[in-house]
Amino acid sequence: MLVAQVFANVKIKSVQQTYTYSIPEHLKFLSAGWRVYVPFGKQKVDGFVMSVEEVPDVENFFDFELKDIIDVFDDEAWFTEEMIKSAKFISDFYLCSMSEAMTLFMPGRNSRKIKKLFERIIKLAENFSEEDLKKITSKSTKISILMKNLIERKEIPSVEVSKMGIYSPQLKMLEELNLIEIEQRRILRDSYSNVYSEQKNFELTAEQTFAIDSVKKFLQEKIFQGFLLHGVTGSGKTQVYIELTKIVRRLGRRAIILVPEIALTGQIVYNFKAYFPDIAVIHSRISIEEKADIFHKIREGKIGIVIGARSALFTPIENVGLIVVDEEQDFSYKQDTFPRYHARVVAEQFAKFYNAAVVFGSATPSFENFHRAKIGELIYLPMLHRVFNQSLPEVECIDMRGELRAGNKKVLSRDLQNLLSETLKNHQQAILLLNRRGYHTFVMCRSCGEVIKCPDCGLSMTYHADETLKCHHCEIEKPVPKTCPKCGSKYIKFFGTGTQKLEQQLNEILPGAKILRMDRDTTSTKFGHRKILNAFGRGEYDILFGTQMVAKGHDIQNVTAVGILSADSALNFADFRASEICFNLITQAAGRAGRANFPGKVIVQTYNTNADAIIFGCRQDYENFYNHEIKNREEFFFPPFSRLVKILFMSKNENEAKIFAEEIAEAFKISAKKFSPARQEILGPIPAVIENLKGVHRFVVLIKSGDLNFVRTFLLKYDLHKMPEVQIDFDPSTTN
DNA sequence: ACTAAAGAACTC
DNA sequence: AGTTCTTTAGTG
Repeated sequence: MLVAQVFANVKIKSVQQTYTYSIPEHLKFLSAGWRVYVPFGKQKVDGFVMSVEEVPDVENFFDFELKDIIDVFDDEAWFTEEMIKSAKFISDFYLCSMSEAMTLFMPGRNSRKIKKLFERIIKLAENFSEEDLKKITSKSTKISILMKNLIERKEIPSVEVSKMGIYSPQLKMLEELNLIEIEQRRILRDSYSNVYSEQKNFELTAEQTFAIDSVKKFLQEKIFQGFLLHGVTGSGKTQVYIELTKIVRRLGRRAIILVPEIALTGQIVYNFKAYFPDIAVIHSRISIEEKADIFHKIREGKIGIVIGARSALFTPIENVGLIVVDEEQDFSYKQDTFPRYHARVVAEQFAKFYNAAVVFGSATPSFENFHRAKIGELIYLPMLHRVFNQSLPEVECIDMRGELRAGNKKVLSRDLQNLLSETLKNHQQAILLLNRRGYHTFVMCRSCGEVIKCPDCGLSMTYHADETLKCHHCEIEKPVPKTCPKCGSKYIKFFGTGTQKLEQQLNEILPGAKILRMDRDTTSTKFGHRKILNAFGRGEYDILFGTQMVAKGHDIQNVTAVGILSADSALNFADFRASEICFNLITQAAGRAGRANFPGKVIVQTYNTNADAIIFGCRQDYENFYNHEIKNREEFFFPPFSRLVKILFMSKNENEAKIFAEEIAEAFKISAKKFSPARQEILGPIPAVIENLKGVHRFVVLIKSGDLNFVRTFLLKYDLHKMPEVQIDFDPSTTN
């Protein structure tokens, strides 16, 4: 008798083992990797076949009653061996169930049947009789036209044919006469099929050539190696990726190119299309149906390059020789819902499986990878000069306290106002970055100091120009209260400037300037982001302003001025990475200026002129910033000297969550002291930033570990990974 | 001794 | 998660 080991795809942390099902006669073809439909308790769920085996057909061979697999979802095994192996790694590393890990490799969360799209193609029959043709064309001019067309083009989509006024009955008749054949052909959707670009003529810089040659050796020998491509903005990293991809393709292998956010795929796809025809784009805004089509193409081996956000790692692609992680320092590579994987970690592991090269590219490398490059774990590829000998922009730091003293209460300093007028006068463009959307960033009662907070998560709410309060965390909307909910006073005041208020001020300061706002509120449509950047790129606007998305994913030649209005907002977060984030933001935004023939000018506004991140950021001096900041990391045993594991304990009962967290922390301390040769530290429990989410109390414990395997063993021993009230986060992007 | 409620175990 | 089996608490 044939039975299958199946993972039930249920979101239940405590169900982690496979279940045995009997395979009915009509599903005898099943093998590992198929998606199936199985009875599970009283419910019917989907599941993944892990293996198929023959067992003796005797009664009570199993000490439970077998159930039949009900049906299959696809017409082939969904998971390849590589996909299963990769999922196993994610499950082991992040302590999630196999079905959770495998779900990452599906176009949607459930294995529902996905509609395939077909078109009817009218084809000229091969050996039709001329006599019949004459007979029929003499009767109808419409058919005569169709047949003439067909003889010329061999095949025509039926949509076109119906436009000629010819429909099914006539077509059937023609088919019966053996003049035409009607074929159903699968349409493989591709939203990026209409992207065209051309190759540009230029010479590679010495730094680019060095980088390419260094990786080339490893590509040719097909051995795993990690690289850190440290390329300042404008140094031509993308061209390096393209050259490496060319090499990999020539070797008959494939490439995966990762970008941190969906919005950045456009630029890369555009650049790659000039060189490669067989590109697939994967990210979460691609429809499930299109994704299924893309997977189909990948399975057929028709795709050589997969480009996309982190989910582009989870396709059936085989024989990968190169994985590029562009802007590797970006925290968007960390998935913030379960399973909380880090695409940087997963990409590297996959590269190991494939014996591929993994190239981490960045202008401001993550401290983790820069450290690894220093100790030789990654090969360091510096590209510290811009192409065409462009100079880096000049950066000026403005003390906003001085502006206040001088009576300027505007968001824009006088110097920045002057720079903007100057830029506009020269018919050049400017970019302004203000890292807060909305109109006012918080609303407070003047009487008692109460700040209006989100009823669900307790974070302060933002006032928007449409006169509503919005929570930027859970997207809840509510009207502005007329009186303070705490003391009843009428003195409710608005504070802080967001992008909407900036818009108003820009209109006042620079009347007539064409300004364009870009933040989550203006880019919610599918290609909203691209549309805005394109319009700005075409010169239809003078100033582009908005949240950090204005600093990414474009290279607009006419931009000569950049203003960073909220340089220190990142510093206010109580996180060990605050300084690093602030530095990266300045460098990234500054890098948008002066990419063509004109030198750029950048103004950084701050209330913290003495902060290291601001000082080094304004000098655009990564190396020294790193050398300075790394001492703190070492002293406090933070990454790159440790790996972090954040554990969140939740309970409706405040004490319960806290006490359990305390018990676990205590047990960890004892266990680490006894059994771990590597350094292990544990902080907390402390209340989480969102202390209370919809009535559930939340406490956080942070482990700083010299050996993650020890932590994993500990967590497994206490079954913490199976508890629904506990969330474990490896390599978290924030510590609270 | 019985029943209802709470907790633990199980899902092939 | 949803259901069922097991243990415990409550009652007269």
